[in-house]
Amino acid sequence: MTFVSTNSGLPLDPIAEARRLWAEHGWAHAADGMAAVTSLMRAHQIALARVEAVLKPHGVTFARYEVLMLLYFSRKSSLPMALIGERLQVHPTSVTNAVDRLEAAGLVRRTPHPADRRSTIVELLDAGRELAEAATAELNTEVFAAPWLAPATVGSLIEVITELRRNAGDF
Amino acid sequence: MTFVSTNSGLPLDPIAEARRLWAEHGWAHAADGMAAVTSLMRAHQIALARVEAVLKPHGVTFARYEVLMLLYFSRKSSLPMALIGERLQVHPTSVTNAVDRLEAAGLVRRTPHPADRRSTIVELLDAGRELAEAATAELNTEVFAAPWLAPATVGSLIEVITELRRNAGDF
DNA sequence: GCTAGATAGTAGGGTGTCCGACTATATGAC
DNA sequence: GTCATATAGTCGGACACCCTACTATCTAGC
Repeated sequence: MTFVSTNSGLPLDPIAEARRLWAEHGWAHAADGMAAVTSLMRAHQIALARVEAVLKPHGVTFARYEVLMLLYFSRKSSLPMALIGERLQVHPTSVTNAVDRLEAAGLVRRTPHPADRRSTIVELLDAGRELAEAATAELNTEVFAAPWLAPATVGSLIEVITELRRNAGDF
Repeated sequence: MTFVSTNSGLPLDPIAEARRLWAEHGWAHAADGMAAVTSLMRAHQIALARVEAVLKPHGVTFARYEVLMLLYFSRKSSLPMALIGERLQVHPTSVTNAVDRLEAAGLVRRTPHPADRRSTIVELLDAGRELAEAATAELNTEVFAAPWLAPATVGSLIEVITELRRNAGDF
């Protein structure tokens, strides 16, 4: 919802403009909500692009990096597919997709579950562990250590979204 | 980056857990940044799912709805493809894709630009205008008027992300 | 004028997400 | 014990996004 209607050459904030138009059309009660949702969409786009740019040379995407880190932090460097999907809050098919590619790249390995033959265990391989560490080091210095916000503001963002997630029934 | 390592049955916040693990691994300086980025990813996922659910019965996705609203607010209910991509901050091919589907659904129409033969004007049709109004009405009441946050918090979220976007060179 | 470079739009390819459907396996009710 | 139900994972399809490459057209410098 980022649109501007003026023709001035000034660099307006498209979201603030959309918010103004919303109010003008009699939707003032929903203008802030629209602006908040649109802001989230754009912030996500910005953050993801930044992260993906750092990960690209390592040969993984953010989705696959998340799987690697989940395994990296797990006790035995291995987890069932279902648990991965649950933790990362994505659809089972998304896990299948990510693990397919990680396995093809030699970063993880599928293993049958010893007790439950329906289940598949994903195991982090050495190459995957090394990639996870290298990618994290670069991600930390290039993105996470210096977001686009002052330290206090970062905390504020985390707090607000934590409230949002809680109210949405996320945890 | 939403992963939990404990085995307690308590419903922990996965992002808070990831943040703790980050700090434990000597990455304390980047823990907040990681949590902020991960929070944005998840908030985006939640908000988008909510919006798409409302739009689905109207037969459009959020991406196409944004195009419709952009045209809806434009002076002559029509804009060049390039301008749409610029305002919505998406790649030109994404605009082609969205307009293809909107045109197939009879909601917009492509028209040659009178002066610049490279350019294509997208024009909002009556059906598109009606759909935009109906979808917006429902979106306003179902999502935007009642986000998952208290009114003051919504304002706070918008402010923080505005700062983020400005620092990222977004406007 | 005419050519080199910029701009508009599209096609093809890759990736991620979801949904619905399907197979295989496990579990619980009777 | 046996059968209905639930769960784990995968496949195919739809949609969004981006990138690279390509054509068509415009614009500016000489």
